[in-house]
Amino acid sequence: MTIRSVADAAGVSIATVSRVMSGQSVRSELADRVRSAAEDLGYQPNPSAQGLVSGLNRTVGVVVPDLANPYFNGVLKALNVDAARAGFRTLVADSDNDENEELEISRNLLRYVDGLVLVSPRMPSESLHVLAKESTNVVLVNRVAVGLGLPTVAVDAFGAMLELCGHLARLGHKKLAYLEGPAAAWQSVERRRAVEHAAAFGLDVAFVPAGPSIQHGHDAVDEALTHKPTALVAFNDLVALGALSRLRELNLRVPEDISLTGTDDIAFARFSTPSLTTTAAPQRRLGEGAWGLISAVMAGESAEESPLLKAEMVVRDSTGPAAR
Amino acid sequence: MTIRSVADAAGVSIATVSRVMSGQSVRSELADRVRSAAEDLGYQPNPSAQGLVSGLNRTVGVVVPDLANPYFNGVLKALNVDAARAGFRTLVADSDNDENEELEISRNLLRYVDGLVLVSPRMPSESLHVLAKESTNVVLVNRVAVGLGLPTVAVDAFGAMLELCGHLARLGHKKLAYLEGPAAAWQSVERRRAVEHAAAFGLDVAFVPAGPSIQHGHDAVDEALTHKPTALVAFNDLVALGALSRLRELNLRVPEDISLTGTDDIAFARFSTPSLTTTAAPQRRLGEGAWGLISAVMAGESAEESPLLKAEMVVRDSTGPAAR
DNA sequence: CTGTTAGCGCCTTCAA
DNA sequence: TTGAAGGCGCTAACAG
Repeated sequence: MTIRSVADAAGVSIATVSRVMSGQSVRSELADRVRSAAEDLGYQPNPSAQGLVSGLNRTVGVVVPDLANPYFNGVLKALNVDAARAGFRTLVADSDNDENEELEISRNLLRYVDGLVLVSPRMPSESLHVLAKESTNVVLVNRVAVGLGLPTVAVDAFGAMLELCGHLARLGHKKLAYLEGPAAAWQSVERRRAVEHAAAFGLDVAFVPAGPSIQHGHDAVDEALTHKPTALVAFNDLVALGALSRLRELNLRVPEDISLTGTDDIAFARFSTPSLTTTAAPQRRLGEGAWGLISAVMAGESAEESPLLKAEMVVRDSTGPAAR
Repeated sequence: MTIRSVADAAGVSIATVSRVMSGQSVRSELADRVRSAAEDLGYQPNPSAQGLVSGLNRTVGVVVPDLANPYFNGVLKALNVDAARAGFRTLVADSDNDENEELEISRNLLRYVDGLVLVSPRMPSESLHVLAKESTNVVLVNRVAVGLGLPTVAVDAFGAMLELCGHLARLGHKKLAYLEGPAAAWQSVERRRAVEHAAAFGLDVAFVPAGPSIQHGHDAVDEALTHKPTALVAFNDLVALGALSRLRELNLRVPEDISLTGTDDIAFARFSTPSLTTTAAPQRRLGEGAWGLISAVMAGESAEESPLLKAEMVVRDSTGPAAR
């Protein structure tokens, strides 16, 4: 089913078929003949051929640390919608939280796509620099990297975490334990920084290494409790949910015995028991913003650095007055 | 960075470069020259050109109803691993639980890929038939469609649900409410059938329409409770988790006041409060099985229909003796 | 407005 | 074992 067969069936040249398919002006009578021939034969242009001659694949690559994290999923879905509207597909790669694989994955992806969106990349700046040199069509989501000139859309992770700490402070909490995320994640750094700043408001914080997943949250609780906190602040909702299950195993009531916060506001956060106090990162706007940036740079326009998106705090049932 | 530049740099013909890249026999001295030239220039073959000439893209398409469902994610990850090992990429499309979009999405995907894996497709059999005619390289996961000859790997949804019902019966439950999934899903049909069969063992079952997601589970509880069940049987873990949150809102204790089951054993099931009694669908084996089938048909071999995979029941804390 | 033609980068006969 | 040459399907000049 090639352009040749359609051309023959319609009695025109292949150039005319090509024009019809790409919506260029063709005498309507011919155009109709071509369209019906294409319809009959079920013709669809070969993307490889189109890609070869045009140098474009109408595809953007997306790298995420973990597809199973509903948060990344939300960003991805929003990005997908906008990309599809513009006739672009997305090729998604999951780095499995492996910061050492990210560069390799990204470079490989770059062979097949016209642009690359890195969501919460953990790779070192030097790696980002390598990518930036290999292609100008690279944008960042939730990673602010200075000096590389990469267009970026990100949420104000620092501000969100600070707000959460303020909320806890107002509830009378004085001693927190922070369940830290992966050290290589920008959001992790920002959130940690915010928690450190909270000390200025009289909060005493213990830092406990955890990680990005449910299991990590679950496993970090015991160490966190050795610091006798009245509230647990988790790197994200997944970690918080894992912590919640461990607290339950220990017969600790949330929030009566101990308060708990997450961040991201994934769907599960609203449905856990108790429901989770968290901050609602605007997944949709991140996804839309990412598409806006990548489509701009692919079009050769200069994408502006957008300001940080604000994450609204959502107070639910997992936080309460400090136990004494 | 074309094959031409490498050939010139190495002082050989492009045919030789091509042979080296594809591992054909070339005098080792030349091969070394080519490899180092390719290395220096950072040459990577253009996939569009390769695809055009070979007719293959080394890519398989995967259609899932909802990428945010951790269950599909698990299947996908396993499939990805095996595909990557064989040098294939996956192009994933999310049908957003829209059974009417699935055919269109699949046909479109088929343009770009060498094979198509449909995970839990909801589209009608006629649509599957259309796809089967357009390409022989289509396989099914968790959808048994008779008479189409499509290679299939699926979990024994019927048996798993029956086992769950037996578990509840042994706990003394007599009156269940089943929170149904999407009518178009094969697993939904199978599970419903199992629940109906459970009636033969003295279980009285009320069928309540729900859907596939957390929100659906949450919203279906009130109607389910009008039937005064002692146990809620959910279409899947997501629905069960949603139901759990609603039960909590109603101050009903699980399992003291009412028991609850899911299916799939997604990660959250272990970490909910209470942890969820469910059946562990072998995501990894489904994914690996799907790759086995699709790689076989792509190679022109005839893929055998594999027998149904068994899902092990996992009894946790959400089920207990029937309240009276 | 339409057809002819020259490649896009690569693989693969076919000769040497 | 190697090189020359044709062609995969399509788009984009360039003529007409």
